[in-house]
Amino acid sequence: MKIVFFGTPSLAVPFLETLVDNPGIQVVAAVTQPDKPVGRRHELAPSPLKRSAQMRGIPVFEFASLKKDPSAVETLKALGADAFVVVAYGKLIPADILNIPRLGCVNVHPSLLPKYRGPSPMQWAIANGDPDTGVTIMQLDEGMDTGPILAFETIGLDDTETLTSLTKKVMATGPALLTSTLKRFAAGEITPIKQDESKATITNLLDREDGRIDWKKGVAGIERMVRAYEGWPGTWTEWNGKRLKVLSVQPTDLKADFPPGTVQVKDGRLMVEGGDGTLEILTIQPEGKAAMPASAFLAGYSEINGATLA
RNA sequence: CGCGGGGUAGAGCAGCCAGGCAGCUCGCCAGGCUCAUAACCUGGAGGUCGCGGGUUCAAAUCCCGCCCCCGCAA
Repeated sequence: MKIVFFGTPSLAVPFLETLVDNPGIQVVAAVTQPDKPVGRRHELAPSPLKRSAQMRGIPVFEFASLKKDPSAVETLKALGADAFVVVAYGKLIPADILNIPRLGCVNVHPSLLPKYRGPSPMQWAIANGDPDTGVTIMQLDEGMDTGPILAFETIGLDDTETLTSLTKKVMATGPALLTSTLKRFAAGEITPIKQDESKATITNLLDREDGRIDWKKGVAGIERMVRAYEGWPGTWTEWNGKRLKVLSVQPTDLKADFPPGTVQVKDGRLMVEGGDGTLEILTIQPEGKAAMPASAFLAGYSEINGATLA
């Protein structure tokens, strides 16, 4: 079976590599987002998927826009693939491309669809405190994650789950599920099942402001948010006009005695009122500084005691 | 040339603008006090002030170059 792989971030890489390593599958090309300016110097950097594909000698195509680039359809047709596989490509794929391969486009989505359609399903599952989520293999149609389902696998979430740990779980279970589903689907062994629209929920792309901590939100909700938004957009607050990244926290059994966001230093520990209780900050990163444990932070910034964070 | 903060004792910071004894909190070591402590008291060790050059009677501090860490942005 010949496939073309569409993907961009590091999440997509193990999926590509598993397909490449499968003797029954031939990855004839990879399609990814063009190099983007990145880092402090705004240097152009290739996507993680592009690096991986190039190392494995797979031809890489980068289209600025699948919709507006008229050569995209012809180029992709010429590859003669049986299916396109899409894992976090980053752009919607237009209908005239979806219809090119005989088996259509097979997509991997890290949630149990129709729950959490859109770009941030793992973050939402953690932030909402769901007991489990999963990986869904589906056919793409013109909507955003609305196509019929081919297969899914449930992934359990524990109460210390972070975006990193969940991503690892998805990368551990997803590629095998994709490969087996692809083969069974090609053999005609799977009947796609339409999604139940009444149960659909949509996640938005997170931006920096989503990471600002609302100290009225409640201790449990804030703690889950810290785990869910790890890396991007991160969780942060402001003190004296400076940004403080809050990297890890721990709920306490102390009641809320002061307004939300009020800092109290107790026994050398950094406590913040969280609306319905008190949260301890364990790891923190002041703007312009490296991450540090709260004890180290307090050694140099003791005047934060009694301040209000926003 | 995207914008900005930083590098000072093991950790976190102040000192720099306005040059003049190397400081603070914590940790560490020794001793003391206490029924007791993440408590208190006394003493102590620990420093190429990121690196190289320049100015000066004198540089952590001013000037030039370089290295490294980080926030924003993307």
